[in-house]
Amino acid sequence: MVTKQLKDLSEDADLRRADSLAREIFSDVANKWALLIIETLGDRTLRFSELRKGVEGISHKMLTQNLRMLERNGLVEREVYPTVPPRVEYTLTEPGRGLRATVDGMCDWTQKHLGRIEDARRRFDA
Amino acid sequence: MVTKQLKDLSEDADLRRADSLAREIFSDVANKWALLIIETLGDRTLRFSELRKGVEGISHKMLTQNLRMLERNGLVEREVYPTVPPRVEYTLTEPGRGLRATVDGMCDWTQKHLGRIEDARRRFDA
DNA sequence: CCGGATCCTTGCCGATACTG
DNA sequence: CAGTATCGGCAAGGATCCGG
Repeated sequence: MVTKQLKDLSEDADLRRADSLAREIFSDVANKWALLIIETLGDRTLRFSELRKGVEGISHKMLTQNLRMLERNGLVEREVYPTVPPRVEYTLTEPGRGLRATVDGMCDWTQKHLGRIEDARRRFDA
Repeated sequence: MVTKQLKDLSEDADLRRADSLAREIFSDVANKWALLIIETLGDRTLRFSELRKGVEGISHKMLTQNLRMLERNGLVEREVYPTVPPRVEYTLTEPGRGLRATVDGMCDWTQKHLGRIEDARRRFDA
């Protein structure tokens, strides 16, 4: 009885922990810059400066910040070549490529509904 | 010759317009609260207050703001019942349900990689 | 070339109060 | 109950400099 209660409590605690972790990850990942970086990277390997060009309008700071975050979560791999000047390359990991697939879906969705959304906006703004 | 040049130019202009529109939509949609609202709504019809309960941690203001934005883009439909007290219900439109499918993908992805990401974090933080 | 640190501005977001 | 408006704190994000 007592042990069962304890077990239930710890299971609940586990569930709540997993939930908050999931929310944390979702918050990390569900933001404009992170998704654009992942989409830009695709299945390529790009240098920092190339990524900066590829992700339209991103600042130096946002790019490094998001790359650190993605690296921390194991979604991108960071390869440093100790040359001079230094050379750093970024690649999606396998989990990262998994996420990329869903981002691709979002992009397709956007393209597909461009016109319809534009119409909806015009109607709403009137 | 001249007309062809003009045609090319206007086609380029169209492409650039579509691009910036796409980026605009992406920026609207690719944010934590919007995605959580869409996911929570699912295929149900919910009142404002129910939605507020369903989307953990969202403030009154953020919820209205994002709902307006989603309505403007034609992703949710807003039904007002002129009773007293008032009653307002929100439902995903067909384009909204399309987007929902990709958000579902993101959620599945998160669940699937919870452990692996937790590990990656531990390694990174050391 | 890359990235960290600093300063400074902007705008996000929460709290509160008020209308229908 | 749902929505709008206002204010204020604070964190996000840009510009710049320096250091590896």
